[in-house]
Amino acid sequence: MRTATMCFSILQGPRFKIHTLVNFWSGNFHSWTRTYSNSSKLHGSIVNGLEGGKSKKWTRRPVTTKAEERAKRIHSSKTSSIRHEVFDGAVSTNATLNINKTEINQFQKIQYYDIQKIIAENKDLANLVTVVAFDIETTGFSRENDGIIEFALQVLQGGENSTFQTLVNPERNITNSHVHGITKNMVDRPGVPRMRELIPILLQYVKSHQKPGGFIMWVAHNSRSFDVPFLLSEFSRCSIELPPNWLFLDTIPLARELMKSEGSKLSKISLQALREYYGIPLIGSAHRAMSDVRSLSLIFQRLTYDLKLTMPGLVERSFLGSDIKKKKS
DNA sequence: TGCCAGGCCCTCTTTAGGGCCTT
Repeated sequence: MRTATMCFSILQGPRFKIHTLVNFWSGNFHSWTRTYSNSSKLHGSIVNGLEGGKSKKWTRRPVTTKAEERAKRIHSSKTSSIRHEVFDGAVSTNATLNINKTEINQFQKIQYYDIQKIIAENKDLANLVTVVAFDIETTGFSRENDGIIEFALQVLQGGENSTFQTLVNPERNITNSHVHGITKNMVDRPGVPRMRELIPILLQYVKSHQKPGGFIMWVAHNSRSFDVPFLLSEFSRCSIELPPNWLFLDTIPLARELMKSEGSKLSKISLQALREYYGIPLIGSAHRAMSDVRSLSLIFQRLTYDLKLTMPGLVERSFLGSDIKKKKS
């Protein structure tokens, strides 16, 4: 049972703004216990060094923004075939996924516009924004000297293959295995992608969940200070630009809002503190990406409910990759 | 000798410093 099973497209019209978002999240409140009661996939076997669950082949969905249609007509299509399969989140090497490099490049070059302005001015936000909770595990805290070793996400609107997870070969030593339990032996093997191999897959995966002409809202805990700067550094090292239709949301400011709200007994704002505050049980190991993503997904839904947040409210609190300061050289 | 992660928030503050949060 997936956490998010309701379709976001039911959220229609500005006069339902508050209730629609609440209804969407609240629908998931009823499913979270069932989610945890059937979460054996988090304890699944290691497949090619990757934590995975039941096998489901990922099939691409057509995405038909006008810009991309134009891009498809323009490019000379040299298609590279990377053999990958998503085991409900774990990347393995058994099936074929066609990655068109030119298409990805064009995808990155879709008009540069004021994403937040466009979303804010659009009355039908539900049909524009895909909300994705994500988490990374890294070799340390330095975005310059450390690398990502695990990536996991969950598309909160649900649907087919709504979760994605993989270990990542950071191509460097791992000195903090005591934190997450991920060792060099686990990532230094053929089935585990490097970031430069994972990013094209990630772009395609996210694109397959993107609404036509829509946007992706990435949600993580402490994303402004940690996850997003790390992601930007990895994209930069791979000479790949962040898609212009991505925006980010940090749940820490939301937790602070809740902490200051009347009647709230929340005293700390760590992921663990929020999980305990909401009575969400830990499934799997803390500091493993997918486990933290599942916790975050439920915490985020509860936060938006408690703070009575609407989608415009979330967009207002979001930020862009360009808002992250680059380290002075 | 100096650096060692970086951003945000709070307060005994703003010409600053300490704590929290992420791995």
